[in-house]
Amino acid sequence: MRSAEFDREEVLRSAMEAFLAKGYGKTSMTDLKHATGLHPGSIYCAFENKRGLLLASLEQYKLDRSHEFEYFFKQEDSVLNGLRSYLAQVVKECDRDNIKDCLLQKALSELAQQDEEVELVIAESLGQWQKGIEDKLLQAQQNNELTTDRNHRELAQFLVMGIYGLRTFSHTQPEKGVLQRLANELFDYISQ
Amino acid sequence: MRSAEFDREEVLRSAMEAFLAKGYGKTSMTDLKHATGLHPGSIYCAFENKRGLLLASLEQYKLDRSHEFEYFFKQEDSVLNGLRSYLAQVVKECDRDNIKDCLLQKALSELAQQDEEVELVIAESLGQWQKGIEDKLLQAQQNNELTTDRNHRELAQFLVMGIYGLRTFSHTQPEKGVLQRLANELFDYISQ
DNA sequence: CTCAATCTTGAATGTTTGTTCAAAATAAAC
DNA sequence: GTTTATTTTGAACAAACATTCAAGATTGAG
Repeated sequence: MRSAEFDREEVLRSAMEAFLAKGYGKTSMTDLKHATGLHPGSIYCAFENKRGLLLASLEQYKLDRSHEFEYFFKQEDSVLNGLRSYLAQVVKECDRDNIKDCLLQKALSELAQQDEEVELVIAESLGQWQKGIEDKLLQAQQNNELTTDRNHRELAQFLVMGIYGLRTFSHTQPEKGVLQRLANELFDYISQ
Repeated sequence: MRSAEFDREEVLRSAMEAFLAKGYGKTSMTDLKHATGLHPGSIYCAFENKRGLLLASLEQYKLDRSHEFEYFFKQEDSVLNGLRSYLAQVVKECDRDNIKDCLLQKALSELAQQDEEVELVIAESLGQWQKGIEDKLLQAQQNNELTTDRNHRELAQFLVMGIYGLRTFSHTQPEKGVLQRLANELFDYISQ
């Protein structure tokens, strides 16, 4: 018997970074070897192949971001404040020099129409994220934090669309002031 | 002397389709040969290399979409109606089975941080598009079609963000009803 | 300490890639 | 019709790619 030497989550987070930096297709096994510290054979032993490593990375990414998401709401005294600080975090990510992207969104853009299974897995994860926002908005309505009677599901869809758009927008116009204002507009639209 | 046998715009539109279907990286020269009907040598003679073909395709795409954009406003009796039918067109594109994407947005997602020059060219084109929307909104304000006193530039930024987001959203939730409602919400937000 | 099971290593493999180039084909000029 | 300039053709090339695998290293059990 012998146990694996590497830490799975660490490896997956390194792989995420590599995929985010170059995209799935342009990230070579050599890149992944350098990023993770694992030799090709080990990667194939642990994740089947490059695509398997992507799938595992996407799953880990979803988990990480989901925990982070919940954390914003635990930190704040109201749902709306949680949402506000979550949006501030998105703006902060968009303001980075190198990697502005969300791995799910980037991989979806690259692999939609290329790999149906990956596309489905990503759509599922993004759907869960949307559901998370939906739940928060429902909760806010029940707390009377939201005066609007608009459907919380439709509000969540609009917000999700806005965040997708904000991430893309940041590639063409990265000034933080503009991004923050757009995020504020989104927040105001939701919270009425 | 001898003139080229192929029609440049036709070739570029075929190349666009290929790049849209597979993304730049995954579109091989063989794919491009089949799509355009040009042999590798001819492509290299006319466009320098694969990247040159992409740049030329992006330029042609910008021109085509820009003309299309203006057409919507010439067809309608008011700026706001022009905007409405333009948004309907975006929804229609998002509703397609195969290719939902805007080439500029897709290529930007793939090549940001990979090819600075291409990134710049794309950002420039998208900036011109945004400026076009900005001008329409200013015009609408001058026509008293818009009662809001909100800055037309900021409104344009919000709308552009929304359209980026709508295109991404359509990959995860392609039901036309939802997309149309989101587009309507965007329109209402702009037109007050 | 020994053995067996498993993981790690990295060179080798067969594809596929973008690109080149010399020969063939073609169109215009005279 | 001949010439000349240019394009078209597609085979050939080296580089890069994901993947495999057999040998070596390491771990834990008995």
